[in-house]
Amino acid sequence: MPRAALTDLELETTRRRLSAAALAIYREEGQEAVTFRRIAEALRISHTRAYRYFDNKDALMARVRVEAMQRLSEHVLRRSPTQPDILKQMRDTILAFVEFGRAHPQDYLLIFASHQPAPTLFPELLAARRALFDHAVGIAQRAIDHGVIDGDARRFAHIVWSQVHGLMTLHTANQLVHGYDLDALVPTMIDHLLGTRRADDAATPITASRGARATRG
Amino acid sequence: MPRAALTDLELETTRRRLSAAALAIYREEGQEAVTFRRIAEALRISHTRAYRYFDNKDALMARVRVEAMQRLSEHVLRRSPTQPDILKQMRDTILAFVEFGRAHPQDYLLIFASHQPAPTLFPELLAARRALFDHAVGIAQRAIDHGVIDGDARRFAHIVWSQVHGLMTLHTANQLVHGYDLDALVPTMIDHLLGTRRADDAATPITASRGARATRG
DNA sequence: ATTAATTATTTACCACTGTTTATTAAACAA
DNA sequence: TTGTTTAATAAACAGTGGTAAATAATTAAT
Repeated sequence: MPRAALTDLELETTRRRLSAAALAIYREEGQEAVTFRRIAEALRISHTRAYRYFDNKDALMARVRVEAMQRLSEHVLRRSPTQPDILKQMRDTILAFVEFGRAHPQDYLLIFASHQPAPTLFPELLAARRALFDHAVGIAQRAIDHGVIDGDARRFAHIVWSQVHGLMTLHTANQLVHGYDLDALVPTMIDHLLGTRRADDAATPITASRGARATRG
Repeated sequence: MPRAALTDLELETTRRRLSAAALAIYREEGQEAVTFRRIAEALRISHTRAYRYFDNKDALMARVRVEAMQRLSEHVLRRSPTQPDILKQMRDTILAFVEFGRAHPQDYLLIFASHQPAPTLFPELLAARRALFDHAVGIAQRAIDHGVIDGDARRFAHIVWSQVHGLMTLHTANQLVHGYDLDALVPTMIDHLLGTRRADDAATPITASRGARATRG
C-alpha cells in the first residue's frame, strides 16, 4: 500500500550530491554563497528538499567538513609511508600536510576554521582526525625508539601539529604579512621542529635549540 | 543656513558606542547574535542609523576587530618589559600572549578568525599587529646579540609566532582533543621554542633538537 | 484499472537579516 | 517665518534558514 521509504543507499546518495554541490559553491564563491537555494538551483530541485536529508544547514556543512577532513587524512597518510630514514618520513609527513593546505586552502579553512563546532561533536570527523594524529604519534614513537628524538611521542606530535597548523592557518588566512611567506618559513620550521640543519639555511640560521639535548631520566 | 554636519569627534564617539555594543553582544552571544537591529535596540536608536557611521556591517566588525587587536598588543607589550634575563623576557612575552587568548578567547578568535579579511586591508589593524610583531623581533634580536639563540630575528619571531598562534587557535576552537590541553602543552612548547629544559618536564621530555646547535657561517 | 495509504517533494509562508530609498525631524541662516 | 541642509527614522526590498500545508509520486490490495 504505502509508498516505499527512502533506502539508506538513496539517502546516502542524495546526501553526497548535496554535499558535493555545497563544496563546489563553497570553493568557488566562499562560505556566504553556500545557501540551500543556491544548491537546489544547481541540482534542479527545491531548496526544502535538503531538509529531508539533513537536519539543517549546519548538518550539511558538517558533512562537507568531514569529507574534507577525510581527504586531508588520506592525502597525508598516502604521502608519508614508513621508510628506513625516519627523519625523512617525519619531513614527508609535515610536507604532505603543508601541501594539502597550499593546494586546497578553502578545504583547509573549512576543516579547521575556528567558528566551526568542536570536532568532538562529530564522530566521523573525530575518527578522521584521530587516524591522522595517531599516524603522526606512531611516527614520533618510531623516531623516539630510533633515538632520533627524545620525549613523549604524543606530546611531541602535539607540538609539531600546533606549529604546522599555526603556520598553515596564518598562510591560508593571508596573515603572513611581516616579511616572510610560507615558502620561506616551511624549511626553517621543519628544521627547527626536527632539530636538523640544512646547508642552504645557513645564511639565515634559526635554531634556538641551545644545548637542548635531553638527558632522559 | 544648513544644519551643522557631524564633527569628526561626534562621528568617532558614535562609532565607538556602536563598536562597544557590538563587542558586548559578540562576547555574550557570539558572532551570529551581532546584528544592526540588536545593537540598535541596546543603544535605543534605529538600526539604520549605523549606516551613517559605517559603510556596512563588515566595516563595523572590522572596527571591533581592530580594537581587540590593539588590546592584545597593549597587553603583551605591557607584560614583557625589557629585563636582564633575556630568556625570561622571551618566556614572559609568550606567556602574556597565551594569557590573553585564555582570558579572552572570543576576542582572540575575532582577531585571527580565518574568515576575516586579510589584515593588510586595514591600516590600523596592521599597525597594531606590527607593533606587537616588531616588539617580538626586537626581543629576538637582543637574544641573538646575547648569544642566547642563533639565527635571523625576524625569521625566529615568525616561527615562535606561528607556533604559539597554532596552539592558541587549537585551544580557542576546542580542537585540542587528542590527549593534551593548553596547560599541558604551553610549558613544553616554550621549552622547545627557546631550547630550554625544566626539571619538572623531565618525566616526559620533548626536545627534538638533536645536535641543533647552529654553527654560524 | 481503481483505490487508498503513505511517503517524497514542492509551494506558500514566516521571521529575520543587511541594505537602500523615501520620509520626517532637527538645526541653522536669512 | 522660511528655506536649506543634514541627521535620523520608517518603510520597503531581496535574500536567508526554516516550517507547515498542499501536492505529487509510488506502492499494494481490491
